[in-house]
Amino acid sequence: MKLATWNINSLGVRLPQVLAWLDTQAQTEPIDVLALQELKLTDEKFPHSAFAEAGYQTVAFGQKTYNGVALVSRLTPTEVVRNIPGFEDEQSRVIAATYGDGEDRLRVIGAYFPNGQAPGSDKFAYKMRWLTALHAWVASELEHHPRLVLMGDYNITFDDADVWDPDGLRDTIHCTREERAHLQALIALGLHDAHRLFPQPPKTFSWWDYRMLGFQKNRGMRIDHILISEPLKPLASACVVDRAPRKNPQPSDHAPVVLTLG
DNA sequence: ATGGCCATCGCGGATGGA
Repeated sequence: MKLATWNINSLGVRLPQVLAWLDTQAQTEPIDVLALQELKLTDEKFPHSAFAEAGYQTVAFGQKTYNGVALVSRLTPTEVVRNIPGFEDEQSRVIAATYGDGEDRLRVIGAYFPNGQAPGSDKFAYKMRWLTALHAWVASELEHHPRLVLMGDYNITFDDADVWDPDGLRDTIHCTREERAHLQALIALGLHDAHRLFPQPPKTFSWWDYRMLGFQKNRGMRIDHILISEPLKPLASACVVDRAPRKNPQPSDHAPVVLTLG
């Protein structure tokens, strides 16, 4: 079983790349659930039929111009939740679904964490409120769904190893103590960073700035994560960043992260 | 060289991303 997350920075622009990538993956083992972020389109414009023709079901939670998340899957999604229950939010950032049933069912939460702009800004304060609400909700989700995956664009690095220039970027957005404390609070719920369960090449990142030849110089950050609950940990067999789509013409600035279970 | 890109909306240039 393969799960993946990818911020595609406009599905309107990148739909052909997403379909091509799913095809490429299927040549070895198909992706079972793909979480997408930054759709940048409304639900009326979501290309359900294009995914259906490729053999995937979809649930989407979009909005005009900004944000927007979706889950693309081979199995039928149930118990679909959009955004964090009880947390008033005009921005579409979270979609959750259950796949399978009984004890083997898998709960998947796809999320586009707020950027936060800069410490001290209003957007940073929103990011902190959002993270607090997410933590409480994920805690309750874990009570009902022992097999849980929380994946998406977190817009937070775990530590210096996730940053191309940790000294130059110290305490800047994605790298502050406050953001990292929230990320560790999620880990403290009993989740594991799938990436760190395996040996990884040094300077493995998931996002590179479009400017400054960021990708070519590997000036990036690891801000896209797949967190898995305790019962899933023994099933995890690989977690990789697939840099290939970042080399496409007109690429997203993010690369997909892929987790293999079993 | 302390800025360089890209998408959206909409038709110039602001806003947001990270």
